[in-house]
Amino acid sequence: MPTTIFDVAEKAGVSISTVSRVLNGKDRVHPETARRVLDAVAALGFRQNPLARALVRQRSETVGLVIPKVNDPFLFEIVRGVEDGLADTGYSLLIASHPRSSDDGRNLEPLRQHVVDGIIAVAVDLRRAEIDELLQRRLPIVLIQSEPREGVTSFTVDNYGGACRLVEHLLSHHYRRFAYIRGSDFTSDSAERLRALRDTLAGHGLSLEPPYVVSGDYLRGSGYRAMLVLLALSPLPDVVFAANDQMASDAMMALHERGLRVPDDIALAGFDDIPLASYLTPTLTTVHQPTYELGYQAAQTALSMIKEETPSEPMHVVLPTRLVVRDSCGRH
Amino acid sequence: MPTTIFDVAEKAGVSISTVSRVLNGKDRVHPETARRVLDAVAALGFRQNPLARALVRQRSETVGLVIPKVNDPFLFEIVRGVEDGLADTGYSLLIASHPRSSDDGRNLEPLRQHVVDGIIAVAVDLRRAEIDELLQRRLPIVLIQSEPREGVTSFTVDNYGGACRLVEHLLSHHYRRFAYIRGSDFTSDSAERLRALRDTLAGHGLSLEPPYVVSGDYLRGSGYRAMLVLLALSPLPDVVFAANDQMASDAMMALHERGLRVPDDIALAGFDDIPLASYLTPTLTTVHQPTYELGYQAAQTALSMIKEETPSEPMHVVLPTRLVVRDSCGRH
DNA sequence: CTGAAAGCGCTTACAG
DNA sequence: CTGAAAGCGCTTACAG
Repeated sequence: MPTTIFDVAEKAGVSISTVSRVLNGKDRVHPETARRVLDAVAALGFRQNPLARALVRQRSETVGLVIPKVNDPFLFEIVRGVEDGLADTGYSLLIASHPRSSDDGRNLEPLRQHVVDGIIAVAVDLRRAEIDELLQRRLPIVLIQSEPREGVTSFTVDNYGGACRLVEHLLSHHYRRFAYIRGSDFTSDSAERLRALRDTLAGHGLSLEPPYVVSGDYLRGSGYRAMLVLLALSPLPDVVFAANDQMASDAMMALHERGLRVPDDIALAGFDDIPLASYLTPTLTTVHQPTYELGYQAAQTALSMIKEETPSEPMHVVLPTRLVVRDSCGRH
Repeated sequence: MPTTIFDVAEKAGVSISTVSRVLNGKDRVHPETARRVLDAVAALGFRQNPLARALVRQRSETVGLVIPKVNDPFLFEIVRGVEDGLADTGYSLLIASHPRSSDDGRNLEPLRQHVVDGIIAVAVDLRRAEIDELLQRRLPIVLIQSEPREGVTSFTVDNYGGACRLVEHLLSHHYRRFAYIRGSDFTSDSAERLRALRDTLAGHGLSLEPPYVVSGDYLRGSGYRAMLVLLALSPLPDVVFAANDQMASDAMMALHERGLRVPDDIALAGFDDIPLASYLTPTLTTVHQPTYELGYQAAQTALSMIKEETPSEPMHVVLPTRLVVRDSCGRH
C-alpha cells in the first residue's frame, strides 16, 4: 500500500489541505508548517498519485504522440525531438502508433478518451476518420508533417524549396533525363517534391514524361521494385530522384545488382538525410530535414498551447531544408 | 464538458451502477436494460474516463517502457515489438527514456509514481539508483537486454553462442589476428561477446592480445575512432569484430577512407543485424538478434504478470541469435 | 495561514 | 437484476 496524503498529514500533524498546499506550492503556508510537512513526506517516501491529481485538476500532464507504426529512422528522430522538448517539464509521453493501412484505429483509444492534455500527431492522414475525430475535439493539437489544415497548428518542412535546390544542383551537373520515385500520398510531401521537380525542369525547358514517374511507398523494398520498373524504360533516365532516402538506397541496391554504376551510369538522389545516406557507396546526395527540430518545436508549442488559457492563433511553421551534396550525383 | 456516466444513467433511466455494470460486462444485467444503456452511450458518444476508472480500480491499464535515449535502430525494433505485443489488449504505452549518462533520472518520474501497472525496461544499468528503486517496488517488471537479476524476469539474447558461431566462421576463413571493438559496459552484452571471442580463439590455440581490444560505446562515431586506434598497431589485425553493427559500419568507413579494402585487407564483422548492415559495401557479416521478438515477448509476459494474481516464477528467457554471413568477411 | 467539506468520475461490495 | 452509498487520492473554493 503506497502512502497517501492522509499518512503525511497525520505524521505532520496538519490537515490534508495543508499538505496539498505545500506540495503544490501555490498558497501561502507557514514556513515552519511547511518544513514539518516536507519532513513527513521525506520520512514516508510519499509521492502524489498523479491519477487522483489529474482527476480533480482535469489535466493529466501527459502529451499523446500519434505516429505511424513504421520503423523509419526519420520518425524516430522526431520522437527524440518530442521527448527532449518535453524533458524536465513534468509532462509524460504517451505513444499511440497507428498502422498506416486503414484499420479501426483502436490504438488511438487512449487519446480519444480523456487522458492526454494535448496531442502531437506525426504524418497523419487527416482524411482518416479516427484522426479527424481527434481534431474535432477541443484539445490542443499540433501536426507534424501532415497536410496543414485550417485552424490547426502544424509544423512541416520546406519540401518544395529543398527539392528545387536539389534539382537545380542536378541540372548543373548536366543531368537531363529525370525519373521520380514517389512516396505514399497520405501526406503531401511526395507530391510537393514532385511538383518542385516538374517546375524546376520546366524552368529549364525540360519536362518529365509519365513513364518516368513510378510509385513507391517510402518503405523498405519499394525503391528496389520501382528502380526495376525504371530500368525497363528506354531510354534510361540518367538521374533518379526518390521521394525519400530509404527508397533511394533500395534503388541503389537494384542498380548495383544490375551492374550499373552510380553515378556514372545513373545518378541517384533522395530526401530526408537519414543516417544510412552517408554509409552508402557512393554516399547519397539528399535534402536534409530538420527532423529533431520538428519534434522539439512541436513539443514546445503543444506545451505552451496546453498551458495558456487564451487560445493562441493557430500557426503553420515551415522549417527550412538543406541540400546535402554527396557522391551519388557526380559531385566531382 | 465531456459526458459522464451520470448523463448516460439519466438518459437511460437507470442508476450509474447499472451503467457501470453494462460497460464492464461483469455482472448480470437484464438484456433490455443493457440495450437502453448502450443506446444512451451511443447517443451521447460517452467514453469512460480512464483516470477515474484507474483511481478506483487501482490499475491504469498502462505499461511503462524504460529505454535509453539513443537513436538506435536496434532499440526501435524493440519498441515496435512491445507496441505490437500490447496492441488490442486495451493497454497503453507510456514511454520514459533515460539518458545513458548519469543524471537525476527525472524522466522516470511517471513510472516512480503510481501510473503504470507494469514496467518493461530495456538495456538498463541496474546499478543506477533510479532503476534500482524501480525494481524494489512490487510492480511487475520485465527486463530486456539487461543484466539478469535474482527474482526479476528478463529477456536477453544468446550473445555468447552467437559470437561463438561468428568467430568459428571467421576462423574457417583463415583469419587469425583478431581485434575487438567493445561497447559500453552497462549491460553485459559486449563482455559476453568478447568472452565468446576469447574462448573460441583459445579453443584453436589462439589468443587476443590486450592492444587488440579497443573501446567503443556502441554509438555512431565510436567505431571510427576505435578503428583508427587499431590501424596504428603493428602487425595489423586481419579481422575486426565490433560489438555492434553501428561501430562496424563506422570502422568500415575508416578503412575505406584509408584506402584499405574490406575484406581483402581487413575483414569486418558486427552484431545486431540492423538494416544498415545490408546496405554497406561490402555488406556486413553479423549476428542477427531477434529484436522485435524480444519486445513482443516481453510485452506479453508483462501483461500476463499484470493480470495474474498469483505471482509467477521469475524467468530468464534467452532468445537464440543467428549468424548472418554476408560479404565483409570474404564469403567467397 | 489553516481546516472541513465538496467534488473529480468512476467501481464495487452491500442490500434488496 | 438493480440502486444507494462508500470510497479511490487528491485539489480547491469557502470559512475562519
